[in-house]
Amino acid sequence: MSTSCFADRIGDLIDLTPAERRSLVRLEERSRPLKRGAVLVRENDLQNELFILTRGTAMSYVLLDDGSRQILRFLFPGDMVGFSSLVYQRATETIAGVGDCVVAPFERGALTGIVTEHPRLSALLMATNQMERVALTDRLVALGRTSAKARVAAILLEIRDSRRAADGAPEASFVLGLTQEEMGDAVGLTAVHVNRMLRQLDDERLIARENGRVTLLNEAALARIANYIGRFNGIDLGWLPAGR
Amino acid sequence: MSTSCFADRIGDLIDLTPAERRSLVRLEERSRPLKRGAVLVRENDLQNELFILTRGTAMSYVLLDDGSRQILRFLFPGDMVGFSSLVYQRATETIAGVGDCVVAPFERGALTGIVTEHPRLSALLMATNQMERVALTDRLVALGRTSAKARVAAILLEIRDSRRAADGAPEASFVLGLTQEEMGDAVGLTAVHVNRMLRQLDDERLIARENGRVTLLNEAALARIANYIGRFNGIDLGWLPAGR
DNA sequence: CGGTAAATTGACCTGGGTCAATAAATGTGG
DNA sequence: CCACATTTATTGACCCAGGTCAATTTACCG
Repeated sequence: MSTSCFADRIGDLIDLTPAERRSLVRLEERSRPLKRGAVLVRENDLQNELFILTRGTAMSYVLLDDGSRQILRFLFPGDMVGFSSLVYQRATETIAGVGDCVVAPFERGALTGIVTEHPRLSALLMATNQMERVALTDRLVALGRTSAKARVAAILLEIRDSRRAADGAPEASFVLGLTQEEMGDAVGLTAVHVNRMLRQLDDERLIARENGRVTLLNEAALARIANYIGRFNGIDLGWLPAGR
Repeated sequence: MSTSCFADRIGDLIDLTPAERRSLVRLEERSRPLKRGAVLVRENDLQNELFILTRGTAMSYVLLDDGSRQILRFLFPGDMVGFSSLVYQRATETIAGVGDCVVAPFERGALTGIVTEHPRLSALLMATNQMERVALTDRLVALGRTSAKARVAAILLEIRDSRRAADGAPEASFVLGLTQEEMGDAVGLTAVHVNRMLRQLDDERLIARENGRVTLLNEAALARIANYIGRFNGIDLGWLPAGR
């Protein structure tokens, strides 16, 4: 079966040529399972493999000397993983499964071919890099300058967005798929305090919870609290060269 | 005069071909002054220009509704600025001068040519994007999981690194060029608390201060406190295609 | 059905924020 | 070069958001 999760992801933004699509499909030829909690890449390991996550949710994180963990990002199907090995010999972050996942590994060298033969794809890779960078800066702002309540609201909206249905419509009700400890490690809080903030949002009827499923009862209010900025609108890839 | 600050920056990593160098020089043909405090790009403005900072120090930041500011990064000569406009119509962050600066503006479309004609340069752009991304994640870790003292130590080391002499040797003594408020806005603290942490580092003889000049008296201890990771070593661009 | 991971909650503590006053540095016009 | 105005730096007093610790409870799993 010749599919590409990455292509599916960016399919909304651009019409790929058959040759481009073939190149992308080739990146996902191989596949490797990654169990919940299992580590795919360990920080500081030598590494020249990249991955595309094809199924499940994963995360990247850093561990500090005192044992605390900062989760850098959550990874969803179609996400590129381990791109820092384009620059650094050793992994800058650990990659692990949040739930059971499947990843498609490929060699760094595979990008050489793509960059050489498909200028538009390299432009597209730059574009997706920028989207990731902006997601990181959004979180940096949250950690640096917003309250615990805002950060918890923000991560709920972030997870909600990652669960957009195939038709692109976000669902107000979804399975979190994260423990409260993971949420805390992502937004710089303790699990205990995440729990208190969830309770508060619950008490205020902004969300409802039942067994790991969350329903956003008042998205407008949550968005306001969270300083939420939808990054789905206003995308413009007008500078891309023609596809080959 | 045909120079490229960007080329100078990456010159250590790679030998550019004459054609590659010409393409990069062309990006910096124009130049525009940017005074201390002046805004080059305002968040949310329509924007399809990119820049390379050629002189001085600038910064990018986001303002929140309550008036607080999160500085996302400091920019130094050779840094690319405003790349999020490769994806978003409206600027995702404000760019302003920290001191007096000079920037070289160029059109988004200029990248189309580079990507098409110089695969190795597009690969190099991806690589520099990754370096910036890693710098962002390092700061994310600092904000999410380290103490005020650690963050202040970290920003001192960051500024120190940005001041590396032409020969690549970092100097222990340098001019900060930032107010304590700017430092705080970068690492998620108030100016008051930045001051207290500087005093503490001073009292512990880890640094010395005189009129905006800082001397790192014990870099090893500072690095330990700051959870510092030097990102200058271990760089490997072995996957890059041949230059044209 | 026992056993472990995850969620909850209360009691208490502290790192960093807030507010306010002062001093030092820097800049400006004349 | 001076007098004044504006930032910036510094410090103290006090407060609170979020951390820590510990005890239960609930959910999940073979």
